[in-house]
Amino acid sequence: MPIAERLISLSIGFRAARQVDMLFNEAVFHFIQAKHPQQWTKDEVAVWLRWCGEEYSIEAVPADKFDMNGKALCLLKRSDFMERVPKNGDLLYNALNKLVQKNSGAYDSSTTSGTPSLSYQNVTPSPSAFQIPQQFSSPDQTNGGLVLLPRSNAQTTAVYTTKVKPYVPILPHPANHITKQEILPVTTVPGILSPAPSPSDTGSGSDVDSCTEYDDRLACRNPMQPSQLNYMNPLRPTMATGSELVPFLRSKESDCRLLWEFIYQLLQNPYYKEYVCWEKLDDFVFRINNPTGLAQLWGHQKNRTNMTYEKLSRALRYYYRMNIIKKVSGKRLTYKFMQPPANIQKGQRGAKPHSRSHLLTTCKDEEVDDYDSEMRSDDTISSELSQTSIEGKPIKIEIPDSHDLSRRDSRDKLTRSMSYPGMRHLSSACHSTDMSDQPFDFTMTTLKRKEKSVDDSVSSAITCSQLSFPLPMDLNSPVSTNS
DNA sequence: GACCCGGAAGGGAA
DNA sequence: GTTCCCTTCCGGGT
Repeated sequence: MPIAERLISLSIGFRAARQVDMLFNEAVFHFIQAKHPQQWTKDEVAVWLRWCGEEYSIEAVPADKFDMNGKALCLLKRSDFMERVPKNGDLLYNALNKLVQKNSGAYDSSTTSGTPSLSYQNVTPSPSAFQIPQQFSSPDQTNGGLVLLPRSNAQTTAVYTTKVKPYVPILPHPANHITKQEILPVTTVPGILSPAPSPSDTGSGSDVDSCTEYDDRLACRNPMQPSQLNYMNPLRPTMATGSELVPFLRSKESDCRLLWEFIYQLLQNPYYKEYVCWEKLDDFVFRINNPTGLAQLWGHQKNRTNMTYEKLSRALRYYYRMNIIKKVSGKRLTYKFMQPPANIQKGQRGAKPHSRSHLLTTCKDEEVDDYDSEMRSDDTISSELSQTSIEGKPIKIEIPDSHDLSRRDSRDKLTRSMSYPGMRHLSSACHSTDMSDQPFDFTMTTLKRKEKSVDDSVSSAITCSQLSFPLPMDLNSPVSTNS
């Protein structure tokens, strides 16, 4: 039995269970992407129609309306689709068009709104084509959906929004902070959802149109209610107020606490392509189109009204060392996820500026490399290293009067500023046995060093920005600082 | 001037 | 109390 028929019969049996139905859709989804539409058989056309029905939650399309193979299907014009399926012909046409463009390897965004030539080129589809990042997908999430964004020519473009944990940025009333120039310009058409922003309206003048992979990959899913769209798109105006913006709700789901996650969420929503868009989705390369606007979105998300691109980019730079995001050299405002965002582990965090920066001040290069390898091994010290522990051994250090250790900030500063070769975190490696008395007692609690550097380490100095004192050979001996 | 870089110090939340 | 993830500031570079 051909795979298409098998899938159809499977789907009939599966329909009882929504969960399984979703699996079916996924299976068909992958099946469809593997072939150019012009290569589809009649059955495969039927499968695609069925898939569209499921994915976009549209009325089932009678199979006899498209009783043809893929080649014939690709010859149909938009009007033909509209004639056959007045209600959803436009959507089907767009969906097919995108598949054709993707498989042809020559996507021209202008065809989205025009009459595309569904020409077939014999190219092998990219393996990652139509693979939607799955990081935030969950079977019970249903609040994504099809967003119909009227373009300037009043035609519609289907935009994928489901399977992605809905990003609900926290944005204040438009009167605050975001200037109109930086916000997506809007012209509201009663009864129609908010328009996609025109690239020409962007303050940066960036070529947003080139962000075509975005729409291309993020194909249509389930319809979404206007209220949901309002929820999803913080810059979407209300119907009645024209260019005014809706104040946005705080939501339990707006927990984009991490910058990379926030950016990734924006990338999932074509509504934000004025701000950030995929440059090359296959390689997770993205481009910031409106640095100021993006910074302000991020600022609103974090309740930091003074956020700037300068600061945001500093945060991005902390991702470099953790191999989460890197700059695409030579291309301004262009960065790259170094791995699929879905693969970024919880433990793989973006910034360890204190621990690392202080190691850099006192460690040799090789020790820094070791540090990196340790950090990459999920905060455990690599087992391949021969280690010596001086865990539990107290070090008495006399702290000068200038350091008021009864103050927490002073202790923090001291702890943070201290560094020791081969040690990952002094702040975690030491704790005070008594904060109030001097001399100040640090007890090494987790300090482990590599065997080969024991001697060096013992004779090394513990340093901090204000202090410099030798680590005693006898770890129990008090050490006076001379700063 | 805009963007980019990384050090340094500190804030805030979990 | 500790740790993480930035935020803020800075000097310098392209």
